Amino acid sequence: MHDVKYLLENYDLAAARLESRGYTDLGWLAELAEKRRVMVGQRDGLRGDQKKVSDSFKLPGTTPEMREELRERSKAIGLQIDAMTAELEAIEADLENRLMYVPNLPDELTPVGPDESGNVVARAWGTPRQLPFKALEHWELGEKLNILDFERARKISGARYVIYRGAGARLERALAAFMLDIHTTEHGYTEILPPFLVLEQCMRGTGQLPKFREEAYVATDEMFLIPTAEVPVTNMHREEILDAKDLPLKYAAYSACFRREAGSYGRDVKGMTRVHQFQKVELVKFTTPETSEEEHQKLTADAERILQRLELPYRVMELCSGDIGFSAARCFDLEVWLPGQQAFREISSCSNFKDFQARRAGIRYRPAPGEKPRFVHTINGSGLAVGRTVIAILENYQQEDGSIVVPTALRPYMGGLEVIR
RNA sequence: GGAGAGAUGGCCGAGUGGCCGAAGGCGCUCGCCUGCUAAGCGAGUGUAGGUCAAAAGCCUACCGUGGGUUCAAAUCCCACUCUCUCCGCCA
Repeated sequence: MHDVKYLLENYDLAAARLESRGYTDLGWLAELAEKRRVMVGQRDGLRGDQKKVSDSFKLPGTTPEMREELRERSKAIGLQIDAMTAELEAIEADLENRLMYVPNLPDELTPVGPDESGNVVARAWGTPRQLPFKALEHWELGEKLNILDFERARKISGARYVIYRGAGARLERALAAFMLDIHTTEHGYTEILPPFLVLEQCMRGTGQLPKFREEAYVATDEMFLIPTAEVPVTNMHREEILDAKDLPLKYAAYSACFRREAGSYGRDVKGMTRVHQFQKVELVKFTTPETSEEEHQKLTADAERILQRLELPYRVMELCSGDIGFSAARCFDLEVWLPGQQAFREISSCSNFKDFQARRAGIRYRPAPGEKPRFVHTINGSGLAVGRTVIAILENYQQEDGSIVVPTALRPYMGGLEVIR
């Protein structure tokens, strides 16, 4: 959510930034905000009047007749206040509602571009493997080895699910443990295992709602299945005032993620590139505004380290204004090389939300004792999406006979297994 | 699921209709004192909105949430949520 004052005081700049990401309609803001401002003043004035009348009851020498008159006057004022409050509440609800649909301002560092085509390669690591035989795609490998079962997953849950079996399940578990171990012991993150069902206000806090309701699974009791651990972990500190000396807070959370993938019919239908449930290790940081840029870079590097340890070639894409997510101000995608698909595919998305989520979720910090609280900056990124890492390993480490060499770094987590066959 | 107790500021805790944005304590900040440390003394210390060029000041709201009663609600009434204790059930 935005600071209305900031938007109004920097209107031209803000409108231009929003336009660079496709949001062109901000005309309603000034009028609504002004209407609200005037009405708040009037309402508060009336309340003040009513308080003065009430105070008169206590004055010595107030006769019963005078009391009766005071009562009448106070009631009359009360009626005016009620009418005004109803109108004001409608205006505030309207303002709030519209504001919730305004995406974040792209950062000044974010390249301007219309869509995906405007993204720029920030850097690359490793050499995309070209195998000396016909490389298979992950679903072919998975089914051949009987470690991924799409057929039975369809039977029990429908399209876009997967069952991991045997060494496949072990590989997924090993990767999650491997990632968490590196982030907690080498990168200084605190491990979190959050609830996978959250209240609606959490989804609003991180920006999934109200705009992207059709993307979310809703359980009974108005609970939402989390689309990413970003939601519960960011909201852990909702409505809190953090201590400056505790910042940056760094969390690494493993969770299942649930996505309806509405509107992606026909895309990535084969295999498990795009499924309704996948597992992910998510990195989340709470920082001061001064350090968020640096912490964002570091978080991205922390995610990259996993790919490097697994010796998986990748490139880092800096997303342009037309392609960054609703809540993000700046975003780097990590794209891993897949020899089977002969393409780079997203395996992590690392975003700096600045104070956009913090404002929605009420997450602040006190810079120093006695000073006013300020909104923190939130940053998060996948470190990494586990399922897609399985895909990358299958495709990159496949051998001509269809077996899979286990990356060296992962072998301790696989009970010493060197080859999946 | 049943019975009972509770929810007040960064924390603890008082407050049963107006004198309460809220006693007292802790913590924190500044100052004094003390040749170190500790103790002691004094002052200050919630959030948001509005007003103002800005600050000071002033106004308004906020005592779990939402309604209600009343001229007036932290305080009375109703509903809900959450927490704690005991019982039941359960991984």
